[in-house]
Amino acid sequence: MATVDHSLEILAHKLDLHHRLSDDDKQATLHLPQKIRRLEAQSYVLREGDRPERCAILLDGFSVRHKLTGDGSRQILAINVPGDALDFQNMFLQESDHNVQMLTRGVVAEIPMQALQELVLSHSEIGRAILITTLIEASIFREWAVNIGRRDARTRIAHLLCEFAYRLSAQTMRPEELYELPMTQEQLADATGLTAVHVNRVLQALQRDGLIERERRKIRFLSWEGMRDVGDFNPRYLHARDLAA
Amino acid sequence: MATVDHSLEILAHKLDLHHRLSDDDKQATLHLPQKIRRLEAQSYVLREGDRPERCAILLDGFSVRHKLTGDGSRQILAINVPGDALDFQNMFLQESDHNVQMLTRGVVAEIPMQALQELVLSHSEIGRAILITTLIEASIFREWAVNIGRRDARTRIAHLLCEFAYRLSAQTMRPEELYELPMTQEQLADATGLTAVHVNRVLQALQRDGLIERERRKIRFLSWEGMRDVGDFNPRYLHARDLAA
DNA sequence: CGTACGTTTGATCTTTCTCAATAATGGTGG
DNA sequence: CCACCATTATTGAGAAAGATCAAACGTACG
Repeated sequence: MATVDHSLEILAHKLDLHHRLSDDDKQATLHLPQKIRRLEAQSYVLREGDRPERCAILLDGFSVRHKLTGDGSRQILAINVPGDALDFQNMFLQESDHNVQMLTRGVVAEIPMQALQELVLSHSEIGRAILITTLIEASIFREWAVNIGRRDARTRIAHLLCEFAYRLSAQTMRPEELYELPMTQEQLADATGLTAVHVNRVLQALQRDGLIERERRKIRFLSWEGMRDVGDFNPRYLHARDLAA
Repeated sequence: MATVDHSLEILAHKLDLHHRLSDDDKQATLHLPQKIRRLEAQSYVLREGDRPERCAILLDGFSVRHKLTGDGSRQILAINVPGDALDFQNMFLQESDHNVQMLTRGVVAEIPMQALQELVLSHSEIGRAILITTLIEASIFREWAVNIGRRDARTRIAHLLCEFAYRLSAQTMRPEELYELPMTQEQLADATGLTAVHVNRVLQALQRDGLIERERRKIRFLSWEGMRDVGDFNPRYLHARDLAA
């Protein structure tokens, strides 16, 4: 008799947060066929133009979604944390329109797209949960566009740091005051539409102003309220209240 | 006996494009209870923080999705064209995270959220079509973030003009060479993260370079390939190939 | 221990913004 | 139909945020 592998627990948990699932739904999720894969930092999970046959669930580590422009510059569009599905989209769309790349080394569970499609067909509540996940992701894309388009460098960086602090503590509902940013300053620049040099100067300014402390990539918020104000951060767009707590 | 109102035809058609619907699905869509409402230019369809009880379908005219920052500046996130559902999102999420505002005067059909929810529950293929619509919208948000974050002003404007030309002709698959832009230069600025003054200068430059002609808000492309290249425009992100043609 | 990568610093340059004034346009009431 | 008013478009001059270039400095890790 097959042993149940609990590596997909984190996915079932996340879906359950977005839309309450029955025990049957959860069991079906846990029993999806999967292959565990270890990935190096910088490796690609998915490339623009791909037509993937498997969907990766991020179990450990961090990845980003990004796109490249014609002249080769990069815009990071989202940061994925453990539990995120990296490619629900291609269950329904043919060609991937962006890249997914590991920020750190990490582990993913790869699920055959077809098995996932069958799961959604036979368990409508799971389809619902996926739709809600997708809607929240879209909301985050919108907030990022606002951040990049209409905020100055200082506000942009502070906003990103706030979002990260907030999302890392989805469970506790209290933003982390100390965390390790899994990105270089260059990646931070690609996420905010700035240059690495300018990101560096802004980080130093935030530190000089007593808002944060830094040690390597560790960020400590000295004042959550201060950072929230500087970053014009209102967590409504994360729709945490819509989670089935 | 009730007469069937065909104003929702455009919605059924769009959903059908995204995921082939059965006749029953289409009929059910057309029979949704609805109230036709005429809206003035600039009027709000939905505000951030609202918990709407009806979902508006845009039947005629143009609207935008936008958000305001703490210091009052505005980022336009998407342009809606007739047939677009302006608020599928709030079928599943409580609070709206952005505004929807009319660009021109127009007409919407308002459908009670609950009727829509029941439709989705009883017609799973419609739920699928809505999910696909949502995924394509999310892809467009991503491309906009790239546009705003990593392209210079000239490229940004050209890209937006290309997208508009392309989307206006979703049927023909050949971008319109002449169309009326339903936005002021200030709105164009809010969509591209620029200022109105700079948008004006860029438009003049595109005209001087023989790429476009303008007369009021009419835009004529003198060279589609030229504009496509200047605007770094690759329509993959619109996922037109995923449409059930 | 050296090497590659990431961070920091300084100087200079460019794009885009800001502010302000003028011109054109369209919609509205008379 | 016309004159008026509000909105939008255009122009110019000057300022500023952020980019670019180049070099030096740290530090993790093989």
